[in-house]
Amino acid sequence: MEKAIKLKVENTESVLFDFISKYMILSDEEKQAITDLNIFSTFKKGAILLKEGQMSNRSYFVLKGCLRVFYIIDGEEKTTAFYTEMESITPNCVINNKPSEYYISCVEDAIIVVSDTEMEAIGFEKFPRFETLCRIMSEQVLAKSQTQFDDFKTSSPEQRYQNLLKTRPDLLQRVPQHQLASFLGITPQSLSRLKARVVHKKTE
Amino acid sequence: MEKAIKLKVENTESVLFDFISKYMILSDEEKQAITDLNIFSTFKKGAILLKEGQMSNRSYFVLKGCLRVFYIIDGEEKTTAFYTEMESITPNCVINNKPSEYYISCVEDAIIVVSDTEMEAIGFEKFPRFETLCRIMSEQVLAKSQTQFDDFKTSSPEQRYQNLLKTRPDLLQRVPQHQLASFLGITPQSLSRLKARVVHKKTE
DNA sequence: TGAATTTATTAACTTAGGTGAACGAATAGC
DNA sequence: GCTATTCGTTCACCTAAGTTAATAAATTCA
Repeated sequence: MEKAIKLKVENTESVLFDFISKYMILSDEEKQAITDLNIFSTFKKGAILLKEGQMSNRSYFVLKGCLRVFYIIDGEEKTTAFYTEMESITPNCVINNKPSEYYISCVEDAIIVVSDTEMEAIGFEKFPRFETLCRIMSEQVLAKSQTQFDDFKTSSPEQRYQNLLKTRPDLLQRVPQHQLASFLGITPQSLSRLKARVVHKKTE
Repeated sequence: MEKAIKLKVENTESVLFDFISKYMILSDEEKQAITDLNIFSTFKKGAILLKEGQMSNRSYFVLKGCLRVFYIIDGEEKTTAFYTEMESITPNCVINNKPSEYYISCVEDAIIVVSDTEMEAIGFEKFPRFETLCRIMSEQVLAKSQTQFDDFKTSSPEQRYQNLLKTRPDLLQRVPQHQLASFLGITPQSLSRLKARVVHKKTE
């Protein structure tokens, strides 16, 4: 039993190190330093990682599962982002040092790397290359985020849906329709109608 | 005459250093290193800083003026972003090392800090604190960009317009309506109509 | 298992954005 | 200064998204 769990943790870590290796090769000492931080957490489906109004200095990196960012506006949930395997979130409240404006919850059972700003500061001091890694990753996430924003602005709801079919088909399976709808910037009813329209077009 | 120009450059630099001082206090040596790079450029209204298809490793920081990002889709300009005083852009093509998907042009005569990745790399080596500065600035820009994306997703064109009136009223004066329209995700005709509707509501 | 809740779809109606065209006003270039 | 182009607005018409409501299906959980 214990062996099984240990094996699982080792695999989990290797997923993280494989990801990092796309940016730089870590020394064994550096890997050990990360392992020693004990930063792997599991969350159950539906778990809330961050609440509106909450202060936090935690960042998340998804190894397995799916996280969702949503606001509650006029009593309605408005989903604005999903994060799946190999994606990271540093919530705005961490950067701004203000109470969070949104919630983060687990769409599925998840394995997440949880870090905080203090851990990062210590890591940066001990291993300056970690700061380079974080700068590069932040720049990459920014570039991706801006491309997605541009795509969103320049397309209609139907084009966004078609684009989602191509680029993230897994989301359509993993995520409830009404959450996808607000992610696409429309109501659940419009998404139902839009899907019917698209299917009808295909079969014509 | 020469004195006047020199004065102007000194003022321009102090604007940059004032901005950086929000993040960290630079030593005189560090300031000198930046000054020595000769990174201040001026551009005329209408100048194109980056073209679709072009490779580039240049980043921009706006000291004065206004830059515009736009795509050409089906022969139509689609404006997705404006950058004004104290805002910075690292185009996606620089991060991805691929040809640019969009154009950057000057909406007004502008004074811009132009840097490139090689200069940055040299700076990071000589002054590791520059990397910390860049990491923090990148994180801040990312946080801001995501908040704007969330606002965009969760509001209607009219709400976006009202929000723009509150948060960036200067843009409505500085920028042609048809560019603002696609920035708001609608056609110029819809923006005209929307404005008429909003004025009508006020006077009721 | 059964009841309660959540989720997805459909329909009828309203509202607002897209499209194509026309017009005068502003602007740029010669 | 005159011309050509661009810009902003308005109109009529079309399409699609929002709204409200009803219903069926799926899921939760007691």
